[in-house]
Amino acid sequence: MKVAIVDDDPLVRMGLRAIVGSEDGWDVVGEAGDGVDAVALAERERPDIMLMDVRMPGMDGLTATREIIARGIATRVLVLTTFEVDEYVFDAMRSGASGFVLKRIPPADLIESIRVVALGESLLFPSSTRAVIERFASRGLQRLPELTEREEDVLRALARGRSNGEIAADLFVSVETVKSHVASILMKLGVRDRTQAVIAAYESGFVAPGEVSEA
Amino acid sequence: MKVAIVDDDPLVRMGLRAIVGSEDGWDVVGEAGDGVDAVALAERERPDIMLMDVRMPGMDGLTATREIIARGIATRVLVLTTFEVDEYVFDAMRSGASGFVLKRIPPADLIESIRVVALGESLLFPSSTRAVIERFASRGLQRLPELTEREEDVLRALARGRSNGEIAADLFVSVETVKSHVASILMKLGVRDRTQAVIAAYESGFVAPGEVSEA
DNA sequence: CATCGTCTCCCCCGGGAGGGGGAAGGGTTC
DNA sequence: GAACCCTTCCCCCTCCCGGGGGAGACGATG
Repeated sequence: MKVAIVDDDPLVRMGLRAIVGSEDGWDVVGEAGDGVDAVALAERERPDIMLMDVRMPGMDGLTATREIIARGIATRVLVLTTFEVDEYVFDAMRSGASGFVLKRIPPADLIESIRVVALGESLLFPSSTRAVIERFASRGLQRLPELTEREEDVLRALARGRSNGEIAADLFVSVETVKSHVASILMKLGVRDRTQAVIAAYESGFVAPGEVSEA
Repeated sequence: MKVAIVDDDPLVRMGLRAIVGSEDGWDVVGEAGDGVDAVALAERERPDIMLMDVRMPGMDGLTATREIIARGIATRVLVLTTFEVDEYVFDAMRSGASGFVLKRIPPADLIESIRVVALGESLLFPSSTRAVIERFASRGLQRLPELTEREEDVLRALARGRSNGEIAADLFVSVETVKSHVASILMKLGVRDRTQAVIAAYESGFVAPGEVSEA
């Protein structure tokens, strides 16, 4: 298995090389000290996995990850950072990384993490997982007021960008009915217009990105 | 440490009890076979951690988890299921569970998972982590068209539910300017109205739930 | 049986939103 | 300097949206 190491600190690179090199069948195919070099390295060597630092001079690791993914390179990226900044985690996930661990991870666990990621699975450091779950769960905290069944139907339709007329057609009722439902939704949610209602729907977790049914 | 076991299958409960009981200082304080009993058990015994099955007769495990969290019980819930259904994972995260693992996890890893969750951290099964990351990353895939800096400002304002007039005041420009920006945003995104633009902003990851600045 | 809430439908009305067009100044690029 | 884009502003117009009011039918709840 071909492993690439990206970190601006030569000492860290040496340490990682020592850990990775100790495994049978694992081969460090290159090192890079910044994002630009990392992309070039991935392009040239096509490693199976790349250990990627976040904070680096010039192009950072997350931008480099995005670039590698965008170029269609099959290298899987395991982000390895010193700092436990939640935003790093979310950005890393969005950038297409397959894992996120802190450098203070024990070497044995790092080996295991690399193995998991190389198998096509993904993995997050436990405290990062907590942050991710909390972001998911936090939406439930600012709960929506109690809506009737019909109102929920209408709100779901609103969250799909439907107009009153379209919702009426969808639900086989008149536009006036839809308007009255919308009015009570706006009142219950304490918002001004349908746009704010949709925002409330997203923020409360009533609808979540990615679960929109295009139908 | 007090551990509670919830599963509708007595055999599974016995197996879990055997695994948990083998650890020094861990004590199984109760078992439940459905969600209602699980909530009562949590209320009564206040265990440190509860191993929770999803599919059970009557109240399911995720509903029970939501109920336990809603009652302010400090028990941390580790969801344990046979089926790798992605929706289970997202629902579990939303319900407030601290972890999600499959029953086919090796006993040693389960012990370790319980330990991690008991420490206040969280944890997901590797393939579930992949599903979560993919949902995060998928937003980046359906990227928004290139917007100008000003248009991004306006779209952010739209995603906060601001009207044209409010946006004009925010950005110190006239309403007409805002309208022309909104018009070009709608055209670029290929949507009909501001509501659909906000939906596109959420679905593309341009804005994410929880990062709304109320300012 | 009376009451309440939900769902359905209707009227009028004002204002914001969106579509169409145009135009000026400033910046970059060639 | 010409072409182009971005940003800013203006006009006209249409129409959907949202606010106000009201009302009948149905089921549940008391």
